[in-house]
Amino acid sequence: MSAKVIFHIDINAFFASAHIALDPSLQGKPVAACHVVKGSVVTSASYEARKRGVKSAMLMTQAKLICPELIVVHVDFDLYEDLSQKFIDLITSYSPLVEPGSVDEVYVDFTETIKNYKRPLDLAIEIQKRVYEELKLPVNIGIAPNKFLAKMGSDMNKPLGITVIRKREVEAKIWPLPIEDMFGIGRKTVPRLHKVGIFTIGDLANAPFGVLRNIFGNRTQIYIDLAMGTGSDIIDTDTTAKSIGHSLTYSKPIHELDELKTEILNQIIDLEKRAKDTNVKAKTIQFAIRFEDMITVARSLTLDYYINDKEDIFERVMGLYTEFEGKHEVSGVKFLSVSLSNIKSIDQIEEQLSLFTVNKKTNLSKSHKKIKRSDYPVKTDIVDHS
DNA sequence: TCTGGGGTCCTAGGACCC
DNA sequence: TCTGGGGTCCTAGGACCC
Repeated sequence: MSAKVIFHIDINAFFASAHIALDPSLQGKPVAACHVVKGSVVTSASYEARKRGVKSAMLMTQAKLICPELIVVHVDFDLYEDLSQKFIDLITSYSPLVEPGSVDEVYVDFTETIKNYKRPLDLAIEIQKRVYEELKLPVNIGIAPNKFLAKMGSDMNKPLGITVIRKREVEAKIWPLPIEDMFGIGRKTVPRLHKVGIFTIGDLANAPFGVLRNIFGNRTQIYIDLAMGTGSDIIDTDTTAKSIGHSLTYSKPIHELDELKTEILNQIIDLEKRAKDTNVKAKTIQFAIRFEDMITVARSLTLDYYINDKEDIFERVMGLYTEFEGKHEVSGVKFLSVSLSNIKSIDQIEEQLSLFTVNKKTNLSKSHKKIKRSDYPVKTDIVDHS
Protein backbone atom coordinates (compact mmCIF):
# COMPACT_ATOMS: atom_id res chain seq x y z
CA MET A 1 0.00 0.00 0.00
CA SER A 2 1.48 3.30 -1.03
CA ALA A 3 1.66 6.22 1.33
CA LYS A 4 -1.06 8.81 1.57
CA VAL A 5 -0.56 12.50 0.96
CA ILE A 6 -1.66 14.41 4.05
CA PHE A 7 -1.60 18.19 4.31
CA HIS A 8 -1.72 20.16 7.52
CA ILE A 9 -2.82 23.73 6.80
CA ASP A 10 -2.49 26.29 9.56
CA ILE A 11 -3.52 29.94 9.45
CA ASN A 12 -0.65 32.16 10.60
CA ALA A 13 -1.39 34.25 13.71
CA PHE A 14 -5.08 33.60 13.06
CA PHE A 15 -6.83 36.12 15.33
CA ALA A 16 -4.51 38.98 14.40
CA SER A 17 -4.65 37.99 10.72
CA ALA A 18 -8.45 37.91 10.82
CA HIS A 19 -8.60 41.55 11.91
CA ILE A 20 -6.10 42.52 9.24
CA ALA A 21 -8.20 40.66 6.65
CA LEU A 22 -11.22 42.70 7.75
CA ASP A 23 -9.39 46.01 7.79
CA PRO A 24 -6.66 46.19 5.12
CA SER A 25 -5.31 49.41 6.62
CA LEU A 26 -3.81 47.23 9.36
CA GLN A 27 -1.71 45.38 6.79
CA GLY A 28 1.99 45.44 7.65
CA LYS A 29 1.38 46.98 11.05
CA PRO A 30 1.96 45.53 14.52
CA VAL A 31 -1.45 44.28 15.63
CA ALA A 32 -2.44 42.47 18.81
CA ALA A 33 -5.82 40.96 19.63
CA CYS A 34 -6.76 40.73 23.28
CA HIS A 35 -9.64 40.31 25.68
CA VAL A 36 -11.02 43.52 26.98
CA VAL A 37 -10.58 42.73 30.67
CA LYS A 38 -8.26 44.78 32.79
CA GLY A 39 -4.72 43.50 33.01
CA SER A 40 -5.29 41.49 29.88
CA VAL A 41 -2.71 39.60 27.89
CA VAL A 42 -1.97 39.37 24.18
CA THR A 43 -4.05 36.56 22.70
CA SER A 44 -2.62 36.78 19.22
CA ALA A 45 0.10 39.02 17.75
CA SER A 46 0.68 39.76 14.06
CA TYR A 47 4.09 38.91 12.64
CA GLU A 48 4.89 42.59 12.44
CA ALA A 49 4.27 42.83 16.18
CA ARG A 50 6.29 39.68 16.83
CA LYS A 51 9.27 41.21 15.06
CA ARG A 52 9.17 43.96 17.68
CA GLY A 53 9.15 41.43 20.49
CA VAL A 54 5.42 41.18 21.20
CA LYS A 55 4.45 37.61 21.99
CA SER A 56 1.16 35.96 22.77
CA ALA A 57 0.48 35.59 26.51
CA MET A 58 2.47 38.77 27.18
CA LEU A 59 0.86 41.33 29.45
CA MET A 60 -0.71 44.11 27.41
CA THR A 61 1.00 46.80 29.47
CA GLN A 62 4.37 45.26 28.73
CA ALA A 63 3.58 44.82 25.05
CA LYS A 64 2.71 48.51 24.79
CA LEU A 65 5.94 49.36 26.52
CA ILE A 66 8.21 47.56 24.05
CA CYS A 67 6.03 48.45 21.06
CA PRO A 68 4.27 51.79 21.62
CA GLU A 69 2.85 51.84 18.08
CA LEU A 70 1.07 48.51 18.72
CA ILE A 71 -2.50 48.50 17.44
CA VAL A 72 -4.75 46.72 19.91
CA VAL A 73 -8.00 45.14 18.72
CA HIS A 74 -10.63 43.38 20.76
CA VAL A 75 -11.12 39.65 20.13
CA ASP A 76 -14.16 38.93 17.95
CA PHE A 77 -15.12 35.28 17.97
CA ASP A 78 -17.93 35.70 15.47
CA LEU A 79 -15.40 37.01 12.97
CA TYR A 80 -13.07 34.05 13.58
CA GLU A 81 -15.93 31.59 13.33
CA ASP A 82 -17.00 33.07 10.01
CA LEU A 83 -13.51 33.10 8.49
CA SER A 84 -12.79 29.64 9.83
CA GLN A 85 -15.86 28.26 8.04
CA LYS A 86 -14.90 29.98 4.78
CA PHE A 87 -11.40 28.56 5.11
CA ILE A 88 -12.75 25.03 5.64
CA ASP A 89 -15.17 25.45 2.71
CA LEU A 90 -12.35 26.47 0.41
CA ILE A 91 -10.22 23.47 1.41
CA THR A 92 -13.20 21.11 1.14
CA SER A 93 -13.67 22.19 -2.48
CA TYR A 94 -10.41 20.31 -3.17
CA SER A 95 -11.12 17.19 -1.11
CA PRO A 96 -13.97 16.10 1.17
CA LEU A 97 -11.49 14.43 3.52
CA VAL A 98 -10.99 17.37 5.87
CA GLU A 99 -10.45 17.12 9.63
CA PRO A 100 -10.48 20.40 11.57
CA GLY A 101 -7.70 20.38 14.17
CA SER A 102 -8.92 23.59 15.77
CA VAL A 103 -10.42 26.89 14.66
CA ASP A 104 -7.36 27.75 12.54
CA GLU A 105 -6.02 24.46 11.22
CA VAL A 106 -7.08 21.43 9.20
CA TYR A 107 -5.69 18.07 8.20
CA VAL A 108 -6.58 17.01 4.67
CA ASP A 109 -6.16 13.78 2.75
CA PHE A 110 -5.13 14.88 -0.74
CA THR A 111 -4.02 11.46 -1.97
CA GLU A 112 -6.57 11.57 -4.80
CA THR A 113 -6.44 15.31 -5.43
CA ILE A 114 -2.70 15.46 -6.10
CA LYS A 115 -3.10 13.08 -9.03
CA ASN A 116 -4.23 16.14 -10.98
CA TYR A 117 -1.03 17.97 -10.13
CA LYS A 118 2.57 17.49 -11.15
CA ARG A 119 3.77 17.64 -7.57
CA PRO A 120 2.01 17.96 -4.18
CA LEU A 121 3.94 21.19 -3.82
CA ASP A 122 2.01 22.71 -6.75
CA LEU A 123 -1.29 22.04 -5.02
CA ALA A 124 0.06 23.59 -1.82
CA ILE A 125 1.17 26.71 -3.67
CA GLU A 126 -2.24 27.03 -5.32
CA ILE A 127 -4.12 26.65 -2.02
CA GLN A 128 -1.86 29.06 -0.21
CA LYS A 129 -2.38 31.62 -2.98
CA ARG A 130 -6.15 31.19 -3.08
CA VAL A 131 -6.60 31.44 0.69
CA TYR A 132 -4.56 34.61 0.63
CA GLU A 133 -6.35 36.15 -2.34
CA GLU A 134 -9.89 35.18 -1.41
CA LEU A 135 -9.78 35.36 2.40
CA LYS A 136 -6.70 37.56 2.92
CA LEU A 137 -5.34 34.96 5.31
CA PRO A 138 -1.73 33.71 5.29
CA VAL A 139 -1.30 29.97 5.81
CA ASN A 140 1.50 27.52 6.46
CA ILE A 141 1.34 24.09 4.90
CA GLY A 142 3.01 20.81 5.85
CA ILE A 143 2.96 17.88 3.43
CA ALA A 144 3.72 14.37 4.67
CA PRO A 145 2.54 10.74 4.66
CA ASN A 146 0.75 11.13 8.03
CA LYS A 147 -0.89 13.72 10.27
CA PHE A 148 1.93 14.03 12.78
CA LEU A 149 4.62 14.75 10.20
CA ALA A 150 2.32 17.12 8.31
CA LYS A 151 1.70 19.03 11.54
CA MET A 152 5.41 19.19 12.29
CA GLY A 153 6.01 20.41 8.74
CA SER A 154 3.43 23.19 8.88
CA ASP A 155 5.17 24.47 12.00
CA MET A 156 8.36 25.17 10.05
CA ASN A 157 9.24 28.27 8.03
CA LYS A 158 6.53 30.56 9.39
CA PRO A 159 4.85 32.56 8.02
CA LEU A 160 3.72 31.54 4.53
CA GLY A 161 5.88 28.42 4.53
CA ILE A 162 5.39 25.16 2.70
CA THR A 163 7.36 22.17 3.95
CA VAL A 164 7.45 18.64 2.61
CA ILE A 165 8.55 15.89 4.98
CA ARG A 166 9.09 12.48 3.46
CA LYS A 167 9.39 9.41 5.63
CA ARG A 168 13.06 9.04 4.74
CA GLU A 169 13.72 12.63 5.83
CA VAL A 170 12.58 12.13 9.43
CA GLU A 171 16.10 11.62 10.70
CA ALA A 172 17.37 14.80 9.04
CA LYS A 173 14.39 17.11 9.54
CA ILE A 174 12.64 15.91 12.71
CA TRP A 175 15.24 14.31 14.94
CA PRO A 176 17.36 17.46 15.46
CA LEU A 177 14.34 19.40 16.81
CA PRO A 178 14.21 20.10 20.55
CA ILE A 179 11.84 17.76 22.35
CA GLU A 180 9.54 20.63 23.35
CA ASP A 181 8.77 21.19 19.66
CA MET A 182 7.24 17.72 19.36
CA PHE A 183 3.47 17.89 19.03
CA GLY A 184 1.99 16.27 22.14
CA ILE A 185 4.92 16.99 24.45
CA GLY A 186 4.03 19.79 26.84
CA ARG A 187 5.25 21.75 29.83
CA LYS A 188 4.97 18.94 32.33
CA THR A 189 6.69 16.27 30.29
CA VAL A 190 9.67 18.27 29.02
CA PRO A 191 11.49 18.46 32.37
CA ARG A 192 10.93 14.77 32.99
CA LEU A 193 12.47 13.95 29.62
CA HIS A 194 15.39 16.30 30.21
CA LYS A 195 16.08 14.50 33.47
CA VAL A 196 16.71 11.25 31.64
CA GLY A 197 18.89 12.91 29.03
CA ILE A 198 16.32 13.34 26.27
CA PHE A 199 16.65 16.76 24.65
CA THR A 200 15.74 16.17 21.00
CA ILE A 201 13.11 14.15 19.16
CA GLY A 202 15.97 11.96 17.95
CA ASP A 203 16.93 11.29 21.58
CA LEU A 204 13.39 10.10 22.22
CA ALA A 205 13.37 7.89 19.13
CA ASN A 206 16.52 6.16 20.32
CA ALA A 207 15.90 5.99 24.06
CA PRO A 208 15.52 2.62 25.81
CA PHE A 209 11.91 1.52 26.06
CA GLY A 210 12.12 1.01 29.81
CA VAL A 211 13.21 4.59 30.41
CA LEU A 212 10.32 5.96 28.34
CA ARG A 213 7.86 3.58 29.92
CA ASN A 214 8.34 5.35 33.25
CA ILE A 215 7.22 8.59 31.65
CA PHE A 216 4.61 7.60 29.05
CA GLY A 217 3.17 4.45 30.58
CA ASN A 218 0.85 2.60 28.24
CA ARG A 219 1.33 5.24 25.58
CA THR A 220 5.08 4.70 25.25
CA GLN A 221 4.93 2.93 21.89
CA ILE A 222 2.76 5.70 20.42
CA TYR A 223 5.38 8.32 21.24
CA ILE A 224 8.22 6.16 19.93
CA ASP A 225 6.31 5.61 16.69
CA LEU A 226 5.72 9.35 16.29
CA ALA A 227 9.39 10.12 16.90
CA MET A 228 10.21 7.52 14.25
CA GLY A 229 7.88 9.34 11.86
CA THR A 230 5.04 6.82 11.96
CA GLY A 231 1.55 7.99 12.86
CA SER A 232 -2.09 7.97 11.93
CA ASP A 233 -3.05 8.98 8.41
CA ILE A 234 -6.79 8.59 9.03
CA ILE A 235 -8.83 11.75 8.50
CA ASP A 236 -11.83 12.01 10.82
CA THR A 237 -14.42 14.17 9.08
CA ASP A 238 -16.92 14.07 11.94
CA THR A 239 -17.07 17.67 13.13
CA THR A 240 -19.76 17.46 15.80
CA ALA A 241 -18.38 18.76 19.08
CA LYS A 242 -17.91 16.25 21.92
CA SER A 243 -18.48 18.88 24.55
CA ILE A 244 -19.45 22.52 24.83
CA GLY A 245 -18.77 24.69 27.80
CA HIS A 246 -18.25 28.11 29.25
CA SER A 247 -15.88 29.35 31.87
CA LEU A 248 -15.18 32.74 33.34
CA THR A 249 -12.55 34.14 35.67
CA TYR A 250 -13.62 36.99 37.92
CA SER A 251 -11.21 39.76 38.76
CA LYS A 252 -13.42 40.55 41.75
CA PRO A 253 -14.34 37.42 43.70
CA ILE A 254 -18.03 36.66 44.20
CA HIS A 255 -19.16 36.44 47.81
CA GLU A 256 -22.95 36.52 47.66
CA LEU A 257 -24.89 33.36 46.82
CA ASP A 258 -27.46 35.34 44.83
CA GLU A 259 -24.75 36.86 42.70
CA LEU A 260 -23.18 33.44 42.23
CA LYS A 261 -26.50 32.00 41.10
CA THR A 262 -26.96 34.83 38.62
CA GLU A 263 -23.50 34.26 37.17
CA ILE A 264 -24.10 30.54 36.86
CA LEU A 265 -27.44 31.15 35.19
CA ASN A 266 -25.87 33.60 32.74
CA GLN A 267 -23.37 30.98 31.66
CA ILE A 268 -26.12 28.41 31.32
CA ILE A 269 -28.24 30.74 29.18
CA ASP A 270 -25.27 31.03 26.86
CA LEU A 271 -24.80 27.27 26.83
CA GLU A 272 -28.47 26.69 26.08
CA LYS A 273 -28.22 29.01 23.12
CA ARG A 274 -25.19 27.23 21.72
CA ALA A 275 -26.74 23.81 22.26
CA LYS A 276 -29.99 24.87 20.55
CA ASP A 277 -28.20 26.68 17.73
CA THR A 278 -26.29 23.50 16.94
CA ASN A 279 -29.33 21.29 17.57
CA VAL A 280 -27.81 19.11 20.27
CA LYS A 281 -28.67 17.82 23.73
CA ALA A 282 -26.39 16.42 26.41
CA LYS A 283 -26.46 13.65 29.00
CA THR A 284 -23.59 14.88 31.17
CA ILE A 285 -23.38 18.19 32.99
CA GLN A 286 -20.11 19.33 34.47
CA PHE A 287 -19.60 22.16 36.93
CA ALA A 288 -16.33 23.55 38.23
CA ILE A 289 -15.63 26.29 40.71
CA ARG A 290 -12.41 27.88 41.92
CA PHE A 291 -12.18 29.71 45.21
CA GLU A 292 -9.97 32.59 46.21
CA ASP A 293 -7.44 30.17 47.68
CA MET A 294 -7.05 28.72 44.13
CA ILE A 295 -8.61 25.41 45.11
CA THR A 296 -10.65 24.11 42.19
CA VAL A 297 -13.43 21.58 42.56
CA ALA A 298 -15.25 19.91 39.71
CA ARG A 299 -18.32 17.71 39.79
CA SER A 300 -20.22 16.05 37.01
CA LEU A 301 -23.46 14.19 36.62
CA THR A 302 -24.64 11.84 33.93
CA LEU A 303 -28.34 11.42 33.34
CA ASP A 304 -30.02 8.63 31.45
CA TYR A 305 -31.76 11.09 29.16
CA TYR A 306 -30.74 14.17 27.21
CA ILE A 307 -31.39 17.80 28.10
CA ASN A 308 -30.63 21.26 26.74
CA ASP A 309 -33.09 23.60 28.50
CA LYS A 310 -31.55 26.18 30.79
CA GLU A 311 -33.96 25.33 33.62
CA ASP A 312 -32.97 21.67 33.50
CA ILE A 313 -29.27 22.45 33.37
CA PHE A 314 -29.51 25.01 36.15
CA GLU A 315 -31.28 22.56 38.43
CA ARG A 316 -28.53 19.93 37.98
CA VAL A 317 -25.72 22.42 38.38
CA MET A 318 -27.16 23.77 41.61
CA GLY A 319 -27.49 20.18 42.79
CA LEU A 320 -23.80 19.66 42.11
CA TYR A 321 -22.98 22.92 43.83
CA THR A 322 -24.67 21.95 47.07
CA GLU A 323 -22.55 18.77 47.10
CA PHE A 324 -19.42 20.64 48.02
CA GLU A 325 -20.94 23.84 49.31
CA GLY A 326 -20.38 22.77 52.87
CA LYS A 327 -17.17 20.84 52.32
CA HIS A 328 -15.01 23.76 51.38
CA GLU A 329 -14.42 26.91 53.39
CA VAL A 330 -16.23 29.08 50.92
CA SER A 331 -14.18 32.15 50.41
CA GLY A 332 -14.89 34.25 47.36
CA VAL A 333 -15.45 32.54 44.03
CA LYS A 334 -12.81 33.36 41.39
CA PHE A 335 -13.81 31.10 38.56
CA LEU A 336 -16.85 29.27 37.26
CA SER A 337 -17.24 26.71 34.50
CA VAL A 338 -20.29 24.90 33.17
CA SER A 339 -20.08 22.40 30.36
CA LEU A 340 -22.13 19.77 28.57
CA SER A 341 -20.71 16.51 27.29
CA ASN A 342 -22.03 13.17 26.07
CA ILE A 343 -23.61 15.23 23.35
CA LYS A 344 -25.91 13.99 20.61
CA SER A 345 -27.82 15.71 17.87
CA ILE A 346 -31.55 15.92 18.49
CA ASP A 347 -32.14 14.00 15.25
CA GLN A 348 -30.09 11.10 16.55
CA ILE A 349 -31.79 11.12 19.91
CA GLU A 350 -35.22 11.05 18.32
CA GLU A 351 -34.16 8.28 16.01
CA GLN A 352 -33.10 6.22 19.00
CA LEU A 353 -36.31 6.90 20.81
CA SER A 354 -38.43 5.89 17.83
CA LEU A 355 -36.35 2.77 17.34
CA PHE A 356 -36.89 1.92 20.95
CA THR A 357 -40.62 2.50 20.68
CA VAL A 358 -40.88 0.40 17.54
CA ASN A 359 -38.98 -2.43 19.19
CA LYS A 360 -41.27 -2.33 22.15
CA LYS A 361 -44.44 -2.14 20.12
CA THR A 362 -43.60 -4.88 17.68
CA ASN A 363 -41.99 -6.90 20.45
CA LEU A 364 -38.78 -7.48 18.55
CA SER A 365 -36.26 -9.77 20.15
CA LYS A 366 -34.39 -7.09 22.09
CA SER A 367 -35.34 -6.76 25.71
CA HIS A 368 -35.46 -3.44 27.45
CA LYS A 369 -32.38 -4.35 29.43
CA LYS A 370 -30.34 -5.30 26.44
CA ILE A 371 -31.08 -2.07 24.62
CA LYS A 372 -30.24 -0.06 27.68
CA ARG A 373 -26.90 -1.71 28.13
CA SER A 374 -25.79 -1.09 24.56
CA ASP A 375 -26.72 2.57 25.02
CA TYR A 376 -29.21 2.23 22.19
CA PRO A 377 -28.18 1.62 18.60
CA VAL A 378 -27.13 4.85 16.93
CA LYS A 379 -26.82 5.74 13.28
CA THR A 380 -23.03 5.61 13.18
CA ASP A 381 -22.98 2.19 14.81
CA ILE A 382 -25.34 0.81 12.24
CA VAL A 383 -23.16 2.14 9.45
CA ASP A 384 -20.02 0.77 11.07
CA HIS A 385 -21.31 -2.73 11.50
CA SER A 386 -23.23 -3.17 8.31
C1' DT B 1 4.52 30.90 36.40
C1' DC B 2 0.53 32.45 34.91
C1' DT B 3 -2.31 35.53 32.83
C1' DG B 4 -7.78 33.28 29.59
C1' DG B 5 -11.39 30.65 27.41
C1' DG B 6 -12.33 27.05 24.19
C1' DG B 7 -11.56 22.29 23.59
C1' DT B 8 -9.64 16.85 23.25
C1' DC B 9 -7.91 12.69 25.04
C1' DC B 10 -6.22 9.64 28.69
C1' DT B 11 -6.06 7.29 33.30
C1' DA B 12 -7.52 5.01 37.36
C1' DG B 13 -10.79 3.31 40.50
C1' DG B 14 -15.41 1.80 41.40
C1' DA B 15 -19.93 -0.11 40.08
C1' DC B 16 -22.13 -3.29 37.50
C1' DC B 17 -23.00 -6.94 34.07
C1' DC B 18 -22.18 -11.51 31.73
C1' DT C 1 -20.96 -19.22 47.35
C1' DC C 2 -16.62 -17.93 45.64
C1' DT C 3 -13.22 -16.92 42.13
C1' DG C 4 -11.90 -15.05 37.79
C1' DG C 5 -11.84 -12.86 33.16
C1' DG C 6 -13.87 -9.61 29.97
C1' DG C 7 -16.24 -5.58 29.20
C1' DT C 8 -18.83 -0.90 29.71
C1' DC C 9 -20.01 3.22 32.00
C1' DC C 10 -19.31 6.88 35.36
C1' DT C 11 -16.48 10.20 37.89
C1' DA C 12 -12.48 13.09 39.06
C1' DG C 13 -8.39 14.75 37.69
C1' DG C 14 -4.43 15.64 34.62
C1' DA C 15 -1.88 16.82 30.36
C1' DC C 16 -1.97 19.01 26.24
C1' DC C 17 -3.36 22.06 22.33
C1' DC C 18 -4.80 26.58 20.08
